[in-house]
Amino acid sequence: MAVLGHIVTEYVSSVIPVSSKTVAMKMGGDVSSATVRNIMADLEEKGFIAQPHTSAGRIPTDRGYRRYVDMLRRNLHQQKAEAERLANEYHQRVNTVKDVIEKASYLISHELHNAGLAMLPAIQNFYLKRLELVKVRAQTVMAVLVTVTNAVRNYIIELDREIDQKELERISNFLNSSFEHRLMLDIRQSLKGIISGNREEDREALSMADMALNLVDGIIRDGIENEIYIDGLDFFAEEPEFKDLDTARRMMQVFSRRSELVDLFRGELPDRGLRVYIGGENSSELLKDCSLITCGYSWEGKAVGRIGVIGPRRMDYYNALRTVSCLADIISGKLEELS
Amino acid sequence: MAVLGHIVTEYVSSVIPVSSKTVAMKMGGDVSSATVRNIMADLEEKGFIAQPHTSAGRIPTDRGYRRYVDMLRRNLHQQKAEAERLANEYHQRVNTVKDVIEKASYLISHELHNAGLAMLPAIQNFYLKRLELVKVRAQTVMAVLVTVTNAVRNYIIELDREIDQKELERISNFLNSSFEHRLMLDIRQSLKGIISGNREEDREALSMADMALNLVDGIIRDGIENEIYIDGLDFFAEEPEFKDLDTARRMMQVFSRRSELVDLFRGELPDRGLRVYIGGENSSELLKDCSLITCGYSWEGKAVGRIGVIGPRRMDYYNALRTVSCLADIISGKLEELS
DNA sequence: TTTAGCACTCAAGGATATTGAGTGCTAAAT
DNA sequence: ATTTAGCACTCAATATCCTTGAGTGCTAAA
Repeated sequence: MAVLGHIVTEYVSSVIPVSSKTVAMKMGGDVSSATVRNIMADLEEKGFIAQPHTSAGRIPTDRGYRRYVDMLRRNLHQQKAEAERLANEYHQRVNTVKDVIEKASYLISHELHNAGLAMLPAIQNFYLKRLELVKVRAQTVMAVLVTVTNAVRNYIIELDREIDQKELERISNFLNSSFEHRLMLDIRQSLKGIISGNREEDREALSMADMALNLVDGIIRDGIENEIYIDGLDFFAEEPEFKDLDTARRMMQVFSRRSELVDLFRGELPDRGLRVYIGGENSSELLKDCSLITCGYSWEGKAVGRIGVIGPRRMDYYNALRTVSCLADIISGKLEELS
Repeated sequence: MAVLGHIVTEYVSSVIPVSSKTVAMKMGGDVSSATVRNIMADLEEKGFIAQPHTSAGRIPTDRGYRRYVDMLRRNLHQQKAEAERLANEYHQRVNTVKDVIEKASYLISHELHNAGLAMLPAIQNFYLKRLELVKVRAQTVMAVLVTVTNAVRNYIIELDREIDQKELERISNFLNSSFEHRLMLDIRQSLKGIISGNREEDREALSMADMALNLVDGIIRDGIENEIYIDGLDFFAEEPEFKDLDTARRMMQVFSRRSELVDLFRGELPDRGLRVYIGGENSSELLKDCSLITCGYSWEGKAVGRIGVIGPRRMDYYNALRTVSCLADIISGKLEELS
């Protein structure tokens, strides 16, 4: 399997199909190119590498990269020096959660020379300190939410019926008194419990809980927009695969549709782990020439958001895995500090 | 000058250098290609058109486009049908200033098949309703600002000395009582007036005004980030000039550096007029292959923000000018409605 | 002043030849 | 049973040359 490793690393750095001779050289000269050719034929049969054309060297397939990454992860350990260097980047002004996350996307992209992504902690994972509800129009409510860490965010919610300010005040009083210091997600669950547990005995309370649930859902819905930071798009322009017009077009589309990127992250939200998607393994057709590496970060012990990197399939996985996972740890630490 | 017009429109739609024969055809057959050639030689000498190579047709230069656009603007009048169609797009849910502006960038890009830009009203132009100041750390203050139109925004301000919550409350009381319903920009001016007019007679008031000015400046500074919406990047990928790698690279960089785009708009903020920058006329080197068309919109009678479109130099200026200026009017109207 | 006519230019596209990196297979060596 | 040297074979990439035709500039006649 050492051969596969050499093929991957060599191809990643040189971007030309690698020949049996090159591999033999890299192995230290104790095997001949003919031997390597035999091994290569074997690897090709198993689907780990492929030839662009008959008289060319080999390039790794998705499966090949996958095997390589799996091998890599087994002996991937943080390097202290590296971790410290990254952590140091944070010693300048980072005062808000937004700062921490925005900087993360910047660091990822500049460390790895690819597109860096970082999502804000999902609203469901905030602890409620105080909620104000203001009617701004017949069926429209503005919610101002203060979290226990004093982050303030406001949301616009569309309702399906008119509501008056009095009613809104009753609801916000109810929510503030019943659910202070509770997780938004828990609040939502509790409200659902109240609604399903209530057997018409108290119509007043039922109606209130119902509307409260509507509002909480609205907040969560509105919160999912614009919660992702992207940096380093321009690195793509430097990559040789950008020469292929079709690929270039697809790349532009990927980054033009933020909502799809957000979905990508949301799908695996409750997870803290490091994930790798190589080429065709990605759920989106647009990403079939890319690899995506993501890792969750935590806050108050819970996985609340994710960061990651998108690059060409031909990517320095070793550095990418290390940097992303390491940065996720750093972010988690920073967020605790901010609390 | 009709010849120049034909060269521009033809080149814009076909993307191939236009020949004397083609122009003669477009003129209705009442001139021969040889005559056109003479005129062309003239136009070339004056720098309005150029030849890619000896045996090719002509393409417009920056100066040529400029002349064309100037001619165009003289007889550019809104078409009612067009204006109504655009206005109708707004009949769906637009409840916040943010919605209006975000939708504008979307509409521009989809109408013109190029990148649409729209900036939020600049914070300096907000009317203050209420301001809360909260200390979040030794030298860090969070400001929650409510405008007379009930938009809520919050800002993080770094100070150069420590401050306590008591002092912050005195300042916010002072600002709220003295400057309710005043423009942020005016407030800033007034504070400056107080500071310079005060001759040591009241050190207490001076110190307070000084800190208040710091805070207001901080709000304005923090507010300039993330105030621009961009849509339709992917249209670029379809343009033929994207085939040129260097151009493609530059495009990616343009859109990767939001801050530069923001600067572009901020530079001409107090202006309500329609502006056109063609190729090299742009201040940024990166935009030398692009044209930028912007127009300011107003709120409470003041120019508070701008929208615009970025496309290849070879752009449908007629439609672009009409759509952008028309949309600026519509936005201005919508904002009044929201007040 | 306009136009027909003609020689001239040059990018683009096609056809053909050359090159060389890399392979697969076979037969000898270990 | 592996490993390796040797050799014929393949094919993308590059270079070279040729052809074509769109378009021009200039001149001389209308």
